[in-house]
Amino acid sequence: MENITEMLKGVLEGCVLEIISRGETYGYEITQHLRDLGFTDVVEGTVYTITIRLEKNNLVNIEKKKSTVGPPRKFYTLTEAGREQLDLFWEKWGFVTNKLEELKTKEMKRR
Amino acid sequence: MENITEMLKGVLEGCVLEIISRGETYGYEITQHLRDLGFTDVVEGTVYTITIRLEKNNLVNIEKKKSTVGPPRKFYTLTEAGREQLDLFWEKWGFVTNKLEELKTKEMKRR
DNA sequence: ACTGGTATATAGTATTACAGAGTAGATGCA
DNA sequence: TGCATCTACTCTGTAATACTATATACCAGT
Repeated sequence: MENITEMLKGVLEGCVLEIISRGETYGYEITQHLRDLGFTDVVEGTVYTITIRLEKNNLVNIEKKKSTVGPPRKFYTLTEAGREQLDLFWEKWGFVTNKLEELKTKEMKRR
Repeated sequence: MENITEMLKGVLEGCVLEIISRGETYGYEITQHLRDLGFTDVVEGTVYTITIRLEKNNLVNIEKKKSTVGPPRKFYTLTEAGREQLDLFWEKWGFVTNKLEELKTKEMKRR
């Protein structure tokens, strides 16, 4: 899908939180997951800025581990605040999708 | 709903297109519609920047009409390109919502 | 030594919604 | 007349975010 960049704003961070919540993972792997999901144009730099942001906001714990196939990986897990943020994300997402569905299907109130 | 600003990026423009597609309307009224929909924090300035953008991209036609209750209104209707853009918007939106739903509900492929 | 895959890091840019304020027309009321 | 109150468009600046492009580094196989 082309040019969904703007639509991903405020969404990608939630996706990353969700992916981390499924189990300890690291930046490069998160990127792969997102690409597998269908967001094929997401690049490592984007995910990196997101993980840095999560880190700054204390939404993730970090553990550095060696890899046998490359440089060391920074593994992330959610903090309690991260889990709350994730819940909040899905709540907001539900709200927005409801409203959009409503807009798409319902008659418009004429004023 | 609080702080959904970022999530609205790339979405609001589509909403405005959809609203215009339902019939000739103007900036102030579009703002009211969005607020009625539930996006209560949307302000006129935001809608203004969107309509200006639509105008620049030739997605809307403009007709100025006098009002009996205030200054003249700028009425918008979709151009052919605008209608195409709207279709594209819903297509993108469908794609993103599908992917998010998938992420939310499905098991994660472990690599 | 070279190449390719893995992996983190960073500077700069474009897009977009929002905050906040201004301008202006019409109406109603004191 | 003067003032407040809607209505309605306009404008400037700012913050947040994803992307581009690049750099750095580690390891394995040839």
